[in-house]
Amino acid sequence: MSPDPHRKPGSILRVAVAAPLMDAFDYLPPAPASDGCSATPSLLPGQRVLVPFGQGRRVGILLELRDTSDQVPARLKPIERLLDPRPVLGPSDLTLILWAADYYRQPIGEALFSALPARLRQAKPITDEQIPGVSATSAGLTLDLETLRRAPKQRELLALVRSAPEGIAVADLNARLGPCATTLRSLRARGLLEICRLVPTGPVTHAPRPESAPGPELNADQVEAVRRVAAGLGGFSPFLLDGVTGSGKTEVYIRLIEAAAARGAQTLLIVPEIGLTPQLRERLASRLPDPPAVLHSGLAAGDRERAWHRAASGRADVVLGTRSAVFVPLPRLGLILIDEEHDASLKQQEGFRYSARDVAVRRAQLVGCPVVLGSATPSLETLNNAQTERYGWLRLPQRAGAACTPRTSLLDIRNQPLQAGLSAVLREEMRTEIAAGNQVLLFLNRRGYAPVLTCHACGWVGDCPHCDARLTLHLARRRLWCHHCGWTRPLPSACPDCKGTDLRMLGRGTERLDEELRPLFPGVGIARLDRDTTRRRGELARLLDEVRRGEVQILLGTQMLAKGHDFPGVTLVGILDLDQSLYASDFRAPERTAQLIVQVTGRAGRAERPGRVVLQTRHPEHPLLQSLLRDGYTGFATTALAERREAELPPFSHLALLRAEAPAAETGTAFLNQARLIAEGLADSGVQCYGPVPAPMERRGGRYRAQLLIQSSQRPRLQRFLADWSPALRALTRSKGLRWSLDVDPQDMY
DNA sequence: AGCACGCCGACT
DNA sequence: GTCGGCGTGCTC
Repeated sequence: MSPDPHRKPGSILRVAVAAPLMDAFDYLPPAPASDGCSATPSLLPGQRVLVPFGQGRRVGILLELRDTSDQVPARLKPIERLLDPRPVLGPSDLTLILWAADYYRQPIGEALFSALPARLRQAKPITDEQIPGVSATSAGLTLDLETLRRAPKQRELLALVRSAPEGIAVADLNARLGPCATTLRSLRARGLLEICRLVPTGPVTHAPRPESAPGPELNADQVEAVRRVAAGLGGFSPFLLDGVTGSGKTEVYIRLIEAAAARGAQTLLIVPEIGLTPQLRERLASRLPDPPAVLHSGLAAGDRERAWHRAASGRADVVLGTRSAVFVPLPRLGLILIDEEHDASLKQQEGFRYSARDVAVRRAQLVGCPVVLGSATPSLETLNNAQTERYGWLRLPQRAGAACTPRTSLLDIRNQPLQAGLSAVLREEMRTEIAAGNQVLLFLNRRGYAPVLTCHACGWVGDCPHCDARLTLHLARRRLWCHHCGWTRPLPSACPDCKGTDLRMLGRGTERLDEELRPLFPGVGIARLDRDTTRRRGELARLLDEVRRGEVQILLGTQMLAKGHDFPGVTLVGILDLDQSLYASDFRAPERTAQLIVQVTGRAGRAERPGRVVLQTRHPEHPLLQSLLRDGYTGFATTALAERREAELPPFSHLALLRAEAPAAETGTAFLNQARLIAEGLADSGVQCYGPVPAPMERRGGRYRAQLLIQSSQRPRLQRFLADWSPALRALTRSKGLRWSLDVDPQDMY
């Protein structure tokens, strides 16, 4: 530690390199250019730099300019060069990402680069700020449009291009006119258009698109919700938008986006899984002048990068994305919307484990803007924040339009004769609805044909050799499959142990339900929606379309059905087998189960026809089911929150989970025991340590897993503890095969 | 993450 | 004798 007193202020560059390292590194400014005449470009935090690092060189992000360094001056190297003329991350973006890296105890470089498109990890300049576009040639500019009256698509396209003197992006043409590659090609062949590269400037489209519809009239609750959030624009204000399924939350989002855009602000809209909500994108595109920039991992690298640039340059008014979009730089950010805020997939489960919802709230706080957490089944954390008035509580208790709330009833199936797992009562109700021209939805949260294959002679059971789990039988593929590690084997024709041929399939998954339903409902259209039937691209959309067109009367599937889709023709929902999730060990299991039931229930009776829900169970007296049916989700949540308070569980305490896994069971446990010893050495109390204990499924993918739980009644205390504990854990000598991770605010206790 | 250094097994 | 295995440690 010997800072040079003569060094001029701000000449130490703090740089985070693209490597999984917890600390940033100090560098010197670049050596002056040898020609001596080019002006030194300005160094700004958020710029990418190329730095010598170890043997080679790495891309890094300049974090700050300091006066001094903790390093001896001799060890400091100058950075090689700046990669961008302007910062790729603004000051508030940097603050947010550094906060997240610190809060979740993650390497700083990992966090920073998760906010950037993959290519910016490499030492390439952002050349592709240029986007492909077309402009009119002089022939195209002077042509009388009437000569194209027999080619209306060409005329429309050319008119649009002519209205943009510098040219127009191909992506914008597609967004405004639909796919138009063929039309473009014809116009180019006629010499009326030419390809050009555009440097993006300002929002692309200003005029509303001709077909943009005005949207439905809002009910009083929606009006009030929009009013309260819009009144908060320009400052930090968090809200829970607590709206029953079908209450028109999306319409509220759209009005808020318009209100934000009217003030020149960008809106960030985060959804749990973009693949499940293509309609949302369409709906936004049809209603807003500027189509949303869509960001998610399923996109091709090029599309994703263009969307990122549209967001980061401030051109896009709306950014629609999955959790990683929460870090995208947005220079005009003025509103954040989190849809389905209760959804577990908002929490990243590996690598950089962060909650997009919690990061979003922090981001709103940093930039000073409203954040709206929307759900029909709010997480207990968020509900508690609303009840204690930390968040504004916007309620939409009524379904929009004419739709009314479905009636739910429990059906005790003990001692009931079942066919295809359906009680006589449910079968009869199904027949009635189908005869009336309505649709039926059956929810069975288990895919495959049967969850167990066993030998009736010797008792052999098909277990996964790598996991503590049964192999699921997939009959169509004639294979046994492990749903936990992906291991698979051909379906045996005889028992592997005793060679007996009396193999029996126990239990029922969606594949079997599908097969067994057909003879029970001859001539009735049946569609199955699960991961197996929607694996192929476009297949989900095709099935949903069949349902929408009424070609299907019975729709069956797993929890894919519960997420966001509208099935206006469904008047009866059957929930077949939820009993095992009533007794799961995870303390969040009741919350998850209640959310699932309510979300599935919400699929029924979305249009004018009233809906009914039949929940089959062998535990009709179960308190969760009782409170859910009697008092609805809010009633259930109130009871559940009281239990959490009693048990000192979140949101009344704060958790961190240290997970360890290794090929040998002792390896992980030994590590966790060491970790516990360190924890006890640090313990300034206020922090409790539980474990180590084996994970609920101890062996998975050939590895033994165990965990150590840290609990504290106060978040700052937990944070202070983790700040000391995490570096100490990293300093432990690593034993062979050991993998460990620290999960702050864990969602799952596996 | 990469990459080098370092100390032990079977090979041209 | 050496090539290469991956355990350990470091990167301003």
